[in-house]
Amino acid sequence: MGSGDLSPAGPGQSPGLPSAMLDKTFDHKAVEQPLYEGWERAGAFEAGGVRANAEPYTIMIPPPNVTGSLHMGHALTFTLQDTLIRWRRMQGRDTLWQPGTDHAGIATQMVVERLLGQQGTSRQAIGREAFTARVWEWKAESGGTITQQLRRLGASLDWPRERFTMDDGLSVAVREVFVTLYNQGLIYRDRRLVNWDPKFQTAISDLEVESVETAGHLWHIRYPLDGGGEVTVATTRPETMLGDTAVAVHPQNEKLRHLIGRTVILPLTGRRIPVIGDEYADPEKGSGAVKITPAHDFNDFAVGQRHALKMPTVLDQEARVTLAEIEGDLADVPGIADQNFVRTLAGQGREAARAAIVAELELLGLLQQVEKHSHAVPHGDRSGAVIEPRLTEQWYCNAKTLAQPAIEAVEQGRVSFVPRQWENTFFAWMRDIQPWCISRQLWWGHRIPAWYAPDGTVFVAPNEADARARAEEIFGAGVVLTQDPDVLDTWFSSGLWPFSTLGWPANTPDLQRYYPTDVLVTGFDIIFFWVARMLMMGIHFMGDVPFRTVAIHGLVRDERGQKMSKSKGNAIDPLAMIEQHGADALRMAVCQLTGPGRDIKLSPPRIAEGRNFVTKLWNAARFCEMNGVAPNPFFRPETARLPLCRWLLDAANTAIAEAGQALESFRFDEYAGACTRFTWNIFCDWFLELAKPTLAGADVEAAQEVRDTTAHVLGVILRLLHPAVPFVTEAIWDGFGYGPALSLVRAPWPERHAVFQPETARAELDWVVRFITAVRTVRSEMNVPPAVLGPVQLRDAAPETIARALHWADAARRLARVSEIGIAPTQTPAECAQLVLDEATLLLPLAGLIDVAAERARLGREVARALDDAAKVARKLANEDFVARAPAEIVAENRAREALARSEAARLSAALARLAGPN
RNA sequence: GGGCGGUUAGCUCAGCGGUAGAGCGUCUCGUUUACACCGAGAGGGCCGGCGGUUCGAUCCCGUCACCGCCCA
Repeated sequence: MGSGDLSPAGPGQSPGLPSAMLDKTFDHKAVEQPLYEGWERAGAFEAGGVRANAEPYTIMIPPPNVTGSLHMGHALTFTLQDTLIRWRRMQGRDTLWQPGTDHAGIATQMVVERLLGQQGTSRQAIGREAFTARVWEWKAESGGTITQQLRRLGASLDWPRERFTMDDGLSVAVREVFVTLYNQGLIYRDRRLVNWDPKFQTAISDLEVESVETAGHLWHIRYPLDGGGEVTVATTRPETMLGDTAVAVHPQNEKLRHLIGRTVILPLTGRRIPVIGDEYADPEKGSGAVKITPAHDFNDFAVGQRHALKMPTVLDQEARVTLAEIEGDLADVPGIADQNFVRTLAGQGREAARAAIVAELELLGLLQQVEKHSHAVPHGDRSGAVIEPRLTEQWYCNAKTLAQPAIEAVEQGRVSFVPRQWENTFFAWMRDIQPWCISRQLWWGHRIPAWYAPDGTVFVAPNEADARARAEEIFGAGVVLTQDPDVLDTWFSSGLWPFSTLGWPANTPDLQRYYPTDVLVTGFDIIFFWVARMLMMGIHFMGDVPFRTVAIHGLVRDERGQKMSKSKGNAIDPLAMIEQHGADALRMAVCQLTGPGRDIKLSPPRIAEGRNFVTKLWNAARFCEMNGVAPNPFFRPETARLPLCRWLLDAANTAIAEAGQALESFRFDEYAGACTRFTWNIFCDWFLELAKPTLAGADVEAAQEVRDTTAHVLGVILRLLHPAVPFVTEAIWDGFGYGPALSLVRAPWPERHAVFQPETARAELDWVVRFITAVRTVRSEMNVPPAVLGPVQLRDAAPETIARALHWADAARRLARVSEIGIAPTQTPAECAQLVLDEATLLLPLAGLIDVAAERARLGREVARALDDAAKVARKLANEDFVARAPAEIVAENRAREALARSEAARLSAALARLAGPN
């Protein structure tokens, strides 16, 4: 760094910092990794320590899937979380951002099974124990990918506290919760329909099922009635008719209700099934009669329960036809049913069975009609397989009971969503919550802590020894116990994350200190999966909500608004973006684009914009460095006397207030906007430009004040921006020696300082900016080449205006190409542009460069515009209702506006007259 | 079918009762020793349609249209 370096650490001691800021662009590749490693090594991200007595601020990471790698959705959510945590850390809070990953039952099992397949073996071949050992091995080798990628993003997580949902401690928590809920009657076993994934051969949750609108058919099938006649039913799934146990018609259906109580001879199987009356049968749909297959349809299951129907299963765990439960009922009925045909279906897949059944019905003349029909077909969101509702025995959690306190917590405001809108979505789902199926037929996950005696008696206990002790009381020593083979839904353990990571069930100091956490940041797609579950579990087991605020953000989409996905090929790889433009560029773009709860359309040009900002900041710092700007610990902003400095310090106060307010309300776009406006449009575009004459001038005292102010405000900018762009700000901070190396990460958040007479400074600089802009505009409109300097002459100017103009003459020369400033002669030069600025008229005599006719036309347009403005306001003021009813200040404002427009019009007319007059 | 959100400059989006804003893109000019990943200037909008409330509506209310998402 330059000679002004005050860094106690000395130049070059900050890792990765270039020895001098010579490059015109920030070299993120050279700087990011050493800075991050430096922070991490120094423990800069760790909670507690010297801040053990500060007010805590905690965010739990939504644990990414251990098989995952960083995608744009992660980049979005973790950038926002890091921005919040870095900001609060700078505010002096004891910040804990809890890192970790979840074990992702299905996904992880899939990954490892695929590896085994490549080695020519399989999960089944090596057995359960070897398989789980293999998964742990995989996790040790490859499970750290995403945590390394989070470091690339700059995420300031408290790494020594990293947790994994399958860790011993978290597993203890899972078992404790399971046993407790079981003992409270809130976990139980039940036999009901689940969403069965025939590919993975496990139950999955409602939330893991995606409806896909599919073009299919509606088959109208004649069901003969015992004793003559028939009833037609329509179905999208004819293969399930093997399991029909009733035909339902609506009890008020005039046309069909007479059939209730009669018997149908089910085609193909020959089973005799009743016609029942049930309101589920919609008279408007199809024929008005509907076949009921309780074991293979959720609605039919409910009908079956109401009417105590049998519920035979006809599709096995791989969704192939199985006859085991209907074999005894098979009968031959000429022209209707043929056992031999039905037996040929055994073992066939759904599609093949469907084709065979439709062909057979056609042959029998029982197929009345085939209609094209589009309907929603459930698919497993991970497997992509068509989900089969299947009747199985599973473990359930009584979500209804657990949901009630969670609903109340949100209703009472103990938890609030930002934006509030999402609370309605939350309520809608929670008030209609279904029993939560928590068992999964997988090997990777928390094994259900339930052991069965040979007669099926179940013992639920935190470990086998406890289960055995209780079993032996009943069955005597040596009883053989078998543990339930199933594991728990991954979300079961994720739901405990806010307290299991802090040591629960032990009542640790961490738990007392950091629970409840402050904010949960996540996308709306995860509200039910995870937010709801943490609320239920947190309230039940901790007696308090897990977080005070849920900040919901949108999803990342591509530039056309499509969801990013690998299969669509429209995904942007955040790591490639980091590589190309730097982590700061990506993070800045994310902040700029993140409005309140809306989806964000991210594309490479947006990230380039973030990169442009980083470059701008870098170059501003380079300029400061080249001009001997250095932090002065003795500088007091309150003592600044130059209007330019006071104006900047005042604007800095505004930026500090705006940035803080924006972050308080999770408005990352406004935060980025406030920082950008101040840095780029005020500090760079005006302050630095206006400061150049003083920096190069002979007034040493003034130059020093400008240097001190510049250093102070650059320090403010670096601190304001650090949460969004941590790398470039820390690099500059360290380079200038604002503190020891790597100290920005824990530097205090900027505060406002009193400024001496800010109004007069604002008035003066506001005038300077308008003066320069006005001259630039006229010159540009008149096509005056920038190389040509020209004088400005003042007419009708107040003494204060003349003084200001003379004082800022150097700046005007640089920024507005003004050669000299003087008083206008009585006789207006013939070739001269004129403009009105407040009370004064500015003359720009430019002989040979001004087209007088064009200038007359321009002034004419200006007069018309001013008169038009005045007339518009006058019309408003002529409205008596307006004057009588509008607030006085609004009326006064309009009066002033009218007067201003009239005086401007008058001055412009005078200018026009001078030009139009005899020359 | 039910619910939610959206419709503002060519594009992406802020604003949400008192004179329509930003970034990108476009056009013109510019290499004045921080920055061309830059600077200066300009053009560009019946704020989706129709009603209503109000002195005043892009903003509030109703309704319709179209586009998304979620749930049946």
